[in-house]
Amino acid sequence: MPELPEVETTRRGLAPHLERHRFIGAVVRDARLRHGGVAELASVLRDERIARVSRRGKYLLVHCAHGTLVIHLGMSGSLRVVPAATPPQSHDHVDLLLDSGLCVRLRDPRRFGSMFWVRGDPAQHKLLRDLGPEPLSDEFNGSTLWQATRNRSAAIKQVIMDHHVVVGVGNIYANEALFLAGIRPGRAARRLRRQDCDALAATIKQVLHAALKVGGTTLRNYVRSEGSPGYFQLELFVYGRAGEPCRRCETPIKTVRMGQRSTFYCPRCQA
DNA sequence: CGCCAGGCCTGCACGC
DNA sequence: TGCGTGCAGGCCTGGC
Repeated sequence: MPELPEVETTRRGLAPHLERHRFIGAVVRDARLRHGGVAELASVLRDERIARVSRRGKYLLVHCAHGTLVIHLGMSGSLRVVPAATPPQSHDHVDLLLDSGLCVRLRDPRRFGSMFWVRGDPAQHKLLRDLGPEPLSDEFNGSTLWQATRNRSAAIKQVIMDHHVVVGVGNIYANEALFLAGIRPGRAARRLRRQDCDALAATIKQVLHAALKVGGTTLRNYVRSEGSPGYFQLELFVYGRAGEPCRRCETPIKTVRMGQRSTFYCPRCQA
């Protein structure tokens, strides 16, 4: 599933194909994505000049002359740039046609993703307006994490995955960042000390940076968010390693369900 | 064949 | 009353 580093890698891959180009239409083979709004793209994108491609959390924003195309890849979505004449494969739901003869093709087997047009300021859209700071920005640090955790009795893992607190921290990197910071995922957020918050903000940035570095190396004109990006090439310390020895102390990694999500930690390294 | 994975929105229940 | 918070359901299909 695309985590923030994969989405950012996708953004960087898309940008040179889109910026200063035009959408000349869209082919919608299956409009059943999340939040609706897909069907109208065929008419909306008939002639739209593209200014730039940005990202907010895991949302990709394609800023055009008369509005913004918002794309979320959900769990199984991927985008690639191919000649428009390339035969679609199964789950290739939407083609965004470009004046270059290429198209941006969305594949999303599980259809948890979304793609819709926003008129006006996308930052005010209801799906975007309440998002917290970007994890890799200066606005997210030990101090902001400290403030955000003061009144929260919820587990710290759930709090760092709360998009009101910080965006783009998915399950895998939440587990990894907590391990690197030496913090148990189930600890009540308000029980973190200031130095815990400093450490955790730092390790969140660290794991995302590391994944971004790996993800950025394999990109060509094909923009992917599946297959072998990011975390598959990183050595994971805890995620998916239940029962296996901790890479630091060899204690078997434990797993529990938290908020309906698989959670992994080392009972010795994480207090 | 059945279950699980997972992002994340949505609706509901609860306490202040 | 209203808000912040926490919890659970729902959306899907490939892969085990």
